[in-house]
Parts: sequence; structure tokens; C-alpha cells
Amino acid sequence: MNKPKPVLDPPDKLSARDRILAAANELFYKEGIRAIGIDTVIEKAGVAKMSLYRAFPSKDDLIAAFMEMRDKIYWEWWDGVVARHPGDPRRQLGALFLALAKRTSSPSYRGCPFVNTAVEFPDHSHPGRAVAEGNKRELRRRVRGLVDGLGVAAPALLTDQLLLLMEGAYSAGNTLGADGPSAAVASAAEAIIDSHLREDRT
Amino acid sequence: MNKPKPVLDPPDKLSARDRILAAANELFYKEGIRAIGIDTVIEKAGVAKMSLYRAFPSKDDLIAAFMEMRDKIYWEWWDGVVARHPGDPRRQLGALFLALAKRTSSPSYRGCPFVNTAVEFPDHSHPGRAVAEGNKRELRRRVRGLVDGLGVAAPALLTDQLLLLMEGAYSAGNTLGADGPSAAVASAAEAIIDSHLREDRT
DNA sequence: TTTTGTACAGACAGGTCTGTATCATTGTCA
DNA sequence: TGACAATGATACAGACCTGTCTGTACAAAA
Repeated sequence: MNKPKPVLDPPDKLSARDRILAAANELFYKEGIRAIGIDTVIEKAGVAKMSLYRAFPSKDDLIAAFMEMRDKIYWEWWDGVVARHPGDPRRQLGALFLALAKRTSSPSYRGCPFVNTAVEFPDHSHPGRAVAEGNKRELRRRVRGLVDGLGVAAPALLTDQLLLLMEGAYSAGNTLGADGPSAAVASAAEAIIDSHLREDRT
Repeated sequence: MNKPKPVLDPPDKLSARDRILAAANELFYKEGIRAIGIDTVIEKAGVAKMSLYRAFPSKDDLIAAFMEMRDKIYWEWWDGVVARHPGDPRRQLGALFLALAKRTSSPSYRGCPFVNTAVEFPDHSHPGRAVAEGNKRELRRRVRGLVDGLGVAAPALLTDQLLLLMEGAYSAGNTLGADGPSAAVASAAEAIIDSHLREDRT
């Protein structure tokens, strides 16, 4: 009888689960996971509390799902950039670092979500942190794959050096902001790669 | 009733304030600030709750004091490393990056406390975050000071590239651990610096 | 001795957190 | 129409959080 809500989400084809995940994605990234309570998530998602706990048995499960969603999006972005230069690892790396510089220099950038989750949850057995660490291991694996295509003498070293630049851009984008060092990441990668190629030639 | 306030701390026993700060330093760094409650701090410090609130009006004030303590320690460490090669910015940078590699490759390393606090508190007006951002700005200023001594053509760019490596070592030390890329930071810095010096020569 | 500053111990208030229980409502499809 | 699954609304439990309050102990200063 009492109907205070006029159901203002008409063709909301998204399921409650998807709306929850979308809300958590935004809130967790922008405000931090520990800072956001379940009530804030369900309010933003426009969903009942029980709908959340039916889809995710606990907050940790929601955090893990949030991380897995970010992981999936990340590699889709990665594949999209890499696909622009098929068979050319040198250009693929260049494009990745250029895209990275742009992304981490955005004013709304709040750091790498995987790093942030690792910071908020020191326990390695936390399901969210586990996904985050998996992302970083996969990142190392993929960069190594591209570096191997360059034919340098020390591919493992170059891989790690490039990873440092990527992680640095993520972190500096958060702490120093859009005017920070993140914009220099592409040129730094070029310099490092060139130094390895040059050494290879001698 | 003007009190001269000699404040002779008994050498055998730290003041309540110092014990609180020491406990918070350990707990906040190892477990995260939001994860640690006041009760945990006072229990570890062996101190009454009112002793904490007399020394620090609020938890935020304790966080800020923790950050300031870390900031002080950080620059003392920095000055100690730099002092080993007076008047030689090239060697000073090399020593800093070598020390950084060692520090961030320790198994107990949990990331840069300033970065971690910035991650946990997105609000720029938070007193703890303010100190953290100040530390990063000062870091940029100091690196720039050393780079200026190298006489390269693009000191601002080299500064930012080196900062990316430093931040990357901090971050990777946390997410990828002791076997991660952090150990490569010194060689990466050498390569970047050399590339600038070489370009300068041409 | 009296006063004062500092500290410990513990109860408590008021709020927020995660997670559960119960019931009402809606949309879909047979 | 009727059954059923998904969802909404809401109250609640129990834990934990920050911060306050009261009372006690002790040592140094006045």
C-alpha cells in the first residue's frame, strides 16, 4: 500500500548483482575499500541489502569480484593497445607506455586499483589481495613476452626495469597528481629500451 | 603559575607519548592505518586510553604525528646516504638508488608509508595525507637538486624519470615482494642517467 | 604536608560495521 | 490466472570504532 518509491529505474535491464558491482567499482576505487561500507554500496546501487548478500556471501567476496572485474577490464585494455601494432613488440611497448602516461595523468586518477588493494589488505591470503597479486604477476609475464621479442641480451632485467616505470607512473599519478612525473613515463621507457638495444649492438 | 617545564624524561623509561608513537608506527605501517583501532595501539603501547587522547586530540592527529615521524626519519636516512659522497651528485644518486634497492627488497617491506597513507585517505585535506604529499613534493625537490648538479640538458625530465623508478621500487616491493623488480632499480637509474649524459655530449 | 602533573584502569556513550531474519512486492512465464 | 523466482524494505544482532568520563596511584614540586 505504502509506495514511496515510484520505481524510477524503468528499463534497468541490469540485474541487482551487476548494479552492485558497478556501484562497488566506483566507490571502492574512488574512496577506498575499507572506507566504504556495505550500506553505501547498496544505496548507490539502489538495491536491498539482502540482494547484495544473496549475490555475494560476504564483503570479501564482493571485493574479490570487484578485483576480478578490474582485472578483466585491464587486460581488455591491454589487448586493445597491443593489437594496434601486431607483430611489432617494440611499437607495442611504446604504445602501452604512451597510453599509460595518458591514463595516469588524468585528474581523476586515484592509483592502480590492484596496488591500492594490496596496500589496504596486507594479508596475502585475503581474496582481494590474491587477485591483485595475480594481476601483477601476469603483468610481469606479459611485459616479459614483449621484451623477449626485442632480442636484447638481458630480457629479465629490462622487463623489471620497465615494470618499475609502470608501477612508478601508477603511484606517482596518485600522490603527485596530474602535474607529477607520470607524464615522463613514456620517454623513460624509450630511454631504457634504447640503452638495452644499444648495449646489444656493441 | 608559569611552569618552566624541564621535562626530564627518565632515560630508562619512555614517556607515554613516545610509547604510543612507537606502537602506532609499527602497527600502522604493518597492518594499515584504517585496520588498526585505538584500542590496539594503547594495548601495544601499554598505556591508558586517556594518555593517548591527552597527547593526541584525535586519531587523525596521531596519524599526522606518525607521518611526521616517518618524514623526519626518511630525510635523516637520505642525508646519511648523501653525506657519503659530498659534492658528487652523480655518486650521491647512485648511492641513494642502491640503498633504495636494498630497502625495498627486504621481506618485511610493506611499501612506502607515505604512498600507503595516500592510498588509504583519498581526501587531500586529511592531515596525514597532507604530510605524505609534502614528503613527495620534497622528494621531487631534492632529486631535482641532485640532478641539477649533473649538468644535463633536460634536468626536469630526468628528475621525473628517476622519481618514477623510485616510486616503482616502493610499489613493486609491496606487491611483488623481495623477488620482484625492485632489485633492478639501481641499474635502471644508471641507464637513465647515462642516456641523459650521453645526449648532453652529442 | 599539600598540591600538581602524569599515568593507569575500566566503564560507557553513540555511532558504524557486517551479516541475518522476515515479510512484501514485482515481473515472467506457463 | 497462478506459481515462482528475483528483488525490495526493514528491523535487528553482535562486534567494533572513536572518544568521554570517573576514579585511583604515585612522584615531584611547593
